[in-house]
Amino acid sequence: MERTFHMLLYRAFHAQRGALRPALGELGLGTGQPKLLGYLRRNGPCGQRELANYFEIDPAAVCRMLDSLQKGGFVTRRADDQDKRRDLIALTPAGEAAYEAWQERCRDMEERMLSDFTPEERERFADYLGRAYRNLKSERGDGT
Amino acid sequence: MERTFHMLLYRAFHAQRGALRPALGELGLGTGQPKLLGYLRRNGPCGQRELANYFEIDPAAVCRMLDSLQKGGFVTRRADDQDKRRDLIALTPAGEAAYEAWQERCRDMEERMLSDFTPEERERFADYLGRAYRNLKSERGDGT
DNA sequence: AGTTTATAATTGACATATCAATCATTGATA
DNA sequence: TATCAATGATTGATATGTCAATTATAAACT
Repeated sequence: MERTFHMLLYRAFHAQRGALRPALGELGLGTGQPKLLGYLRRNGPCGQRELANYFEIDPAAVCRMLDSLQKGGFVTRRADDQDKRRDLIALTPAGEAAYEAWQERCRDMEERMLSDFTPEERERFADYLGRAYRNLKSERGDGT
Repeated sequence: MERTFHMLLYRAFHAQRGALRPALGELGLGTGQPKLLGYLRRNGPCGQRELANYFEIDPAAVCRMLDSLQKGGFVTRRADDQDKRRDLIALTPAGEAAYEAWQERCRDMEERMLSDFTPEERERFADYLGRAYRNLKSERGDGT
């Protein structure tokens, strides 16, 4: 087996995604959708561009995930009066409930993933992941 | 920002994938293809099922990635005489060269990602990622 | 031997992610 | 004001990954 960080990170991420897949199926959500619900939950209604910028993904992906979320009744899209190009995306009660349930499933998964980690190790792991992210993110200039 | 391990892992993985994208473009490889080349490099020719099992991905994905790799001249597919269902996948010299170049780019990326990590922190980070992976993997029975 | 079961590869369909291009609207400039 | 550039959303194309179904061959069993 390969011991590069690239593969270690891939395998951990891949296993996590697999562990959460049953939850997604039960909730009727796609892989990338919960994070959008979470952002809306924490920050209130916003435009699609804001979601794309925050998560550093393509606006096209956001658009399609919202199509799906809207069809499932988890969010609403309405035009912004100030700027008719913008859609204001808002959570529905069903969207809130789905996100709460999702968080519960995430906590369960995390507990299994970190079952043999001490509190200090958990702290350090979170720190390392955050630093790894920031080190790579800053490559793109950070002030782009 | 959310501080769940789920999001921390997602963001680190996502940033890593973004950092390696230019290398993929230059080498003419897709995101998931280098790991297949790596396995073939380390283990010699094998069937598609073996790749799918090892990386825990769907045989359909392997099949399509190999279509692409074959078209690019990175691997060859020939029928196995012992078992006519099987294709034996083998690296071409171009495939080997592409993988070497890929590894070089991965090392560069890792160095940036871990630039402010001490050797001890790198050790621990690798350990944590491996344990997180194994803890989730074992959910599926491990002896399935 | 002949039927059944299992396995290897493939194809179709859908979600996510990326890139490129388009459309409508807004803002800035001449 | 009229034009041009910038922005928000969308659609099309392609790659990865998942699930379901199909085809061909192999292995097991009666």
